[in-house]
Amino acid sequence: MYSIGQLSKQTGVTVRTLDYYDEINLITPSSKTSGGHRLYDEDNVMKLQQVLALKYMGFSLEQIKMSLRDSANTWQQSINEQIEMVHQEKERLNMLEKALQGISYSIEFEGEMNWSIVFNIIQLFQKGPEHVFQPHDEHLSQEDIQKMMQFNNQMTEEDIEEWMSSIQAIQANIDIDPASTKARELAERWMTLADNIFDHDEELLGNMWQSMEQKESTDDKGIAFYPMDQKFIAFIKEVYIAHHEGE
Amino acid sequence: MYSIGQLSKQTGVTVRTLDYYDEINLITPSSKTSGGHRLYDEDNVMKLQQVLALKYMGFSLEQIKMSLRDSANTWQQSINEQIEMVHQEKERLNMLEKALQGISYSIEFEGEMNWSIVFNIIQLFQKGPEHVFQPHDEHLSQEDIQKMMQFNNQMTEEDIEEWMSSIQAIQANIDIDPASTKARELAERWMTLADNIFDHDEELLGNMWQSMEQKESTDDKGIAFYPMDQKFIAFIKEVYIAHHEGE
DNA sequence: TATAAAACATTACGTAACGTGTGATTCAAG
DNA sequence: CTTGAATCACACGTTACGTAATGTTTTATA
Repeated sequence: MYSIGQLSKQTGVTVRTLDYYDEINLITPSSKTSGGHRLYDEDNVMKLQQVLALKYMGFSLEQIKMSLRDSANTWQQSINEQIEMVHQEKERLNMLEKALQGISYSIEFEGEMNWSIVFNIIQLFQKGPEHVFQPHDEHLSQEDIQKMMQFNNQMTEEDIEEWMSSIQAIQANIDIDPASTKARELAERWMTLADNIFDHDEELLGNMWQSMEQKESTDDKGIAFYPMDQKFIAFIKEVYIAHHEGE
Repeated sequence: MYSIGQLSKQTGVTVRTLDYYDEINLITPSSKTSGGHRLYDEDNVMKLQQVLALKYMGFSLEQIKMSLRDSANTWQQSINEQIEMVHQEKERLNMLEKALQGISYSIEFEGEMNWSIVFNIIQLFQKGPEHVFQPHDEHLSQEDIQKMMQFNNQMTEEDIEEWMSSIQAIQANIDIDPASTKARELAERWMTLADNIFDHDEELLGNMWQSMEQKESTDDKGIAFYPMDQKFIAFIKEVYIAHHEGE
């Protein structure tokens, strides 16, 4: 028989927690002293371990109480439901992490918090790209957007970093002569990356490019393809023209 | 100027939430009617959007309040800290998911919740294998355990399922003649899998096997290598001997 | 303009899982 | 039997609101 303090020391659980578990009838001490002090036996200790295990698994105390009361409880199902929940939460965190990464990069580029970009990134990861791109875009089919999503999800953090780095390099040199060698190198690096990211799907790339060109001229700020703005696209085009004509 | 209800409809935020944000001085309406009704202007709307964005990113309202008050706030750092937190939480969930998977499999095998196994699995994923294996094991070096951890982490869910399935098949036939063809097939499947999982590291496999043999004879229930118990190991050994002698 | 209906303000209690006290009581040791 | 430590019950605080309950203001209709 242990006092509440001894049990606390033995298991690392605070006295207050044990107090609380008694209060909600989760773990009630098997007996008490004449003065009202709680006494826990081995069964109580076992049950506490079980509670701690289930708590670690992510169950609420209410669920734990019911599960342990029901001897006919179907653990298999409960556990599998928990796995599903964990899976979903992991998905959410993956989205969130990507959104935060994007926001971090955007701050790096702009030097400050650009809220309209932040809103856009969050929308992108909250509702998926279809809501951001879809409205009235005749160049991108549902299928194209599906593909984009897939490729986008497959991008590793390194891919994103390289992609952003390439764009940043161009933004830093946006005013150099499009006919120069450096301009060609920058544009080529960007195009190669785009080609790799979209797995050499020329059709999809073509559709995206057309969509981008149009978006830039009509849309508010063309943020959907952040951080490539109108100037950026114009630059790429000029480089292409300059070096195409030069040959 | 919007009333609280109009703002609520426009943004999807409940009136009660706006009420609360006013209460904690997070978003205070720019003016009020003579009767005391709140009136929000465009700046308020903007700030609300910012609050919602930051909330999505996982900041507390208290943090948001301070960040938005401080004009000299360093967003870059805050965001990166948040990324780090998300990363850690993801790690935790990965561990948890694996533990839950293990527990789910264990229920499948045993037909019921075996608590000592559950405790063991949780310990394994909470503190890492070194705490479960290390105590007085002269067969496994620190290095071996490092390797085991690495291989263990590399296992996909499919790997685990196949591994478990192989073990289950043996458990179901634990009493058949070790010299039979079926016994050889079962043992061979298991050995091939083990070989693949540990990337043909014969030395590590040998050390593990020795450790297992000894553990089974001394330890409480040989749970560390669950779900392979003493009988299981004996079976594999007998099959090996039977077919080695037979050749 | 009178009145009904809708919107709004304010107050307050509830949530989950305890942390952090407080004063009163009980236990173990001398 | 007297300390001092352990333990008791009680109660408030935490987050970000949901959910009433009740009274007041605004708006729409007659």
